[in-house]
Amino acid sequence: MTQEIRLRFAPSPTGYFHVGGARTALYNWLVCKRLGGTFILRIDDTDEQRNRSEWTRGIIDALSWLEIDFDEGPYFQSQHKDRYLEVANELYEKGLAYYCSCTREEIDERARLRGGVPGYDGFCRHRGLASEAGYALRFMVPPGETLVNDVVRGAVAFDNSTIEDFILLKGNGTALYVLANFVDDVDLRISHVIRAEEHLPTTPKAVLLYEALKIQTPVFAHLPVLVNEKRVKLSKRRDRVAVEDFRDQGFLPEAMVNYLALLGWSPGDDLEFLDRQKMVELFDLSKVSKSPAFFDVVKMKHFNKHYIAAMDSDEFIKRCLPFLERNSWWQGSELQQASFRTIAPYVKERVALLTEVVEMVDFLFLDPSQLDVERYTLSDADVDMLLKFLSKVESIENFTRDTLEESFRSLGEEIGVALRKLQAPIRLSLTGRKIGPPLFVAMEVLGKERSLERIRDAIATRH
RNA sequence: GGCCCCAUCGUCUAGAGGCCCAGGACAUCACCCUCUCAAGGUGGAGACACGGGUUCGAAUCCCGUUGGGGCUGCCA
Repeated sequence: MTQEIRLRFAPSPTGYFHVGGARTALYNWLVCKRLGGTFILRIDDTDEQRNRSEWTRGIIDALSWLEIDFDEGPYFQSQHKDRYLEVANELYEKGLAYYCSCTREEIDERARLRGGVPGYDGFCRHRGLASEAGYALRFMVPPGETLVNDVVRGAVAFDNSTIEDFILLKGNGTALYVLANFVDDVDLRISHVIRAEEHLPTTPKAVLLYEALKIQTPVFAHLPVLVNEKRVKLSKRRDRVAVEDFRDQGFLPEAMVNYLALLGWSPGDDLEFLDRQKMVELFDLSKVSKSPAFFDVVKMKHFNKHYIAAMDSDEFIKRCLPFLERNSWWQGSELQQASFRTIAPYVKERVALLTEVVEMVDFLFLDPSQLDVERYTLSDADVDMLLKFLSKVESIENFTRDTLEESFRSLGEEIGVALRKLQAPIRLSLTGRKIGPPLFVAMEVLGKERSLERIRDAIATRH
């Protein structure tokens, strides 16, 4: 019988969804698609104190935005409590687990007396305690060695004497993570467990459970953690790495997915830009890197810029709308949309983030008085040039980018000034900014009347 | 402290004993192109942590050291 391929992404909703989780989800998804398996979302919400439903919502939204779709779920661990109890009881009945009455304080105190080595000492192992309120159920770790076969790290051996008799059931009768995870992975027939490296130390505990109940272990793979600039594991509290924030900043999901795929994995052949299909085709868990990777927003921005520039204009316009709509000056009228449509192709290749679009086009929609004019003083020469430009352009019937450029070039020749020098004061008068889309396109979209008026205003109000 | 993992340019990585006095990408610097910006082009600087082995030959294998990281919770 061939083994069914079933993978799960099992986040715990204890905070906003961050890029590390997204990377783990993506790798699971890629392996799953590559192997033609079933992808499952499971919400590991056994810790009721710290879980909040809005976090679950956030995880699902972010996954959907990244187009990491699942075939089954979401399942919730909080709904499987009975099963955990059932398995815990089975372990107890078989003599593989025992009840323990020790408090944290007692354990620490004994550890201190022993010489400071922390951890549980097996105090209740042979006391034959029965189930009672407040008593925890502990797994009786057998002597020997436990091997974790990890696809990215190879065989990792743990001496069982270094694994304490871990808790299965808390004193309040609910399951702890190791048990809950094990039971669900078995019940959901999970074939591959792919998660971050921080889970590696608890994996032998899971393996012990599989062995105790004589169940075939899944394939394990532990991904290197994502770190910040200090090379410390990304933290929800310290680091601003919420997937949602990146979306709000104008990152494209395809750029983010592409970047994330390459954080810890390389397809070789100097390949960098990969679409989904290519990723699925080339992804190979055994080629995943073993060392921590720095999450570099600067590089992700580069990917984003590439994807924005490569998009066709209609798609670009569509994706910009939510960002334009954040501004009070955007009403989405026919005229506004037409203006934006004309300038969009030029904006598209100039921004790294969708949020940057706003400052590139706002001059088209803002009243001149609202333009946030950057500090710049027009010199006498500037004014002189502006006047000459005005007189040249006033007579233009056909006010287009081509005729404007022609006038501009001939003016440059006449007064012997480089075009780069000439454009600066004009741009500033029209847009209030020193940089922006090509000047003549901007003027064409702005129209003759508004363009000339803004230049005249600039001259009149110079200081 | 204990257990475990890791170690190539600032960053992400290619490299599975000779193809490597180490390749690509981001960032950075210079120049070219150019109506600004961006893009593009050309070029520069920039790494195999260290020490021992193994081998005719090591970034690649082994051991050690150092450094970094993860875990060490009745969190996940």
